[in-house]
Amino acid sequence: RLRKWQERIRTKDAGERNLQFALSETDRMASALGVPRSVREVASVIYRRALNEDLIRGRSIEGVATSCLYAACRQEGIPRSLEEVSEVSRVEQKEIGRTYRYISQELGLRMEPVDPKEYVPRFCSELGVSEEVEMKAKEIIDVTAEKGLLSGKSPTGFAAAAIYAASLLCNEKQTQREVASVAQVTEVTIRNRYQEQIEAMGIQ
Amino acid sequence: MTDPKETINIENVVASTGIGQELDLQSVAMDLEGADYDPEQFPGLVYRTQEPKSAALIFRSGKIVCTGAKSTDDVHESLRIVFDKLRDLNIQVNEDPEIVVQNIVTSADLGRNLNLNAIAIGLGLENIEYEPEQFPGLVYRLDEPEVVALLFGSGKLVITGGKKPEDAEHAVDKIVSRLEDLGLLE
DNA sequence: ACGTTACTTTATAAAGC
DNA sequence: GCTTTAAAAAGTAACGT
Repeated sequence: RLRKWQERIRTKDAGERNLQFALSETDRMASALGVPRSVREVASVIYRRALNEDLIRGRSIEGVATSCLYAACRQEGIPRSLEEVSEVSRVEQKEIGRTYRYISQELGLRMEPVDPKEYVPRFCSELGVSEEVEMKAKEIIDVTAEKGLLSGKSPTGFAAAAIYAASLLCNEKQTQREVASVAQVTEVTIRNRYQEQIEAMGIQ
Repeated sequence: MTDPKETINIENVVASTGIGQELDLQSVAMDLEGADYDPEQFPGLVYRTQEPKSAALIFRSGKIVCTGAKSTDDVHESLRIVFDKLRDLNIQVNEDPEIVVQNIVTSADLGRNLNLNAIAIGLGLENIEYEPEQFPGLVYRLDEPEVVALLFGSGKLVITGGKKPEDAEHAVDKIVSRLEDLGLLE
C-alpha cells in the first residue's frame, strides 16, 4: 500500500518536473524567437492538451514543446518557419514537422495553411524597407494567390519573392541575396516565384 | 474533356510471397549474381530483375517482397524469374507460391489546376493534411476505397495504399465528384 | 545562370534491433 | 520507432560547371 502510494507520488513528481521542463523550454525558445507572451500561453495550452490526450508517449518532450510553439505562432498569425524554430530547439527540423502534423491531427487543431502575408511585416522590418514596399508586397501576394499561384508553394519563398518584386517596383531595391537571407530560402526560389508573380501581375 | 480515369497509370506494385523454405542468405548472396546482401544494414537480400524491372527482397524465412513492377502481371513475371533463379541454386521452391498484392501506386491527372487552399477548406481541414512548407501535395485519406491521395496544384495526383487497380479508379471518381460538388474543379 | 542529383510526402510487405 | 526497396507527384536545396 505504502509502495503504491510512493510510486504514485514519484510518478506525479516526475510528471510535474516534465511539465515544468516543457514550459521552461517553451519560454526559452519563445524568447529566442522574440514572440509575445500570448504566444507562449497558447503554446502551453496546446502542450497541456497534448499531455492530457497522452500524445507525448514515444516522443521527446522538447519535440512536442517545439511543435506546440510552432503551431501557436501560426495560430496567432505571427508564424515562424520550421527552420527558424529548429534553430532555437535542439530537435531537428524534420522531427518538429512530423510531431507538429501528428499533434495537429490528433488534437483537431484545424490549422489553416500559412498566409505568406503574415511573414511580410517581420521580413520587411528586418530588411528596413518602407511601409510602401510592405503594402505592395502584400498586394502582390493577394493578387497572385488569387490567380492560383500559391498552390504547393512554400509560404516563406512566396513572401520573399513578393517583397523582392515590391522593392523593385518601389525603387527601394533589395538584392535577392538580402531577401533570401531574411526569409531563409535560396535565391533560386526567389527568382522562380518572382518570375511567376510579375507575369501574373502583368508587369513588364 | 479527358476523363481523368483514362489518365490513370500504375507506377508501382508491391507484393509479397514465400517459397515455403528457409534460406541461407549468405550462400544465396555468393551464388546469385547481382545480389546485394548486408545483414548489418538490413535483414533482406536485394535482387533486381531487369525485364520486367523490379526489386525483390528475399528473407531468411523464405518470404519475398517484390516492388517496382508496373503491373500485377509484371509482379508475377518478376517473381517467376526470382523463383527460377533460386531453383537454379538447387533450392526447393513451391509450385505456385501465393502472391499477394499489398500496395499499388498510381498517378492520374484531373486536367485542371487546383487551388489547394480552397480544397483544404472545402474537404475540411480535419480531413486533410496540407503543409506546403513541408511538401507541395495535399494529403487526402479516403475511407472507401481505403487509399491515400496526394493532390497537386497542377491537377495531377498520386493514389497509393490500394490493393486492386479498381481502387484507384474508384478513388479518382470520388475525388472528382467531391471537388465538383464543392465547385472546386475548373 | 544553368544542370544534375537528392531530399521532402504517401502506402506496403519483409526480419531484426 | 528504425533499417531497405520501388514509383509518382512538385517544390526546394545543394552541388558543380
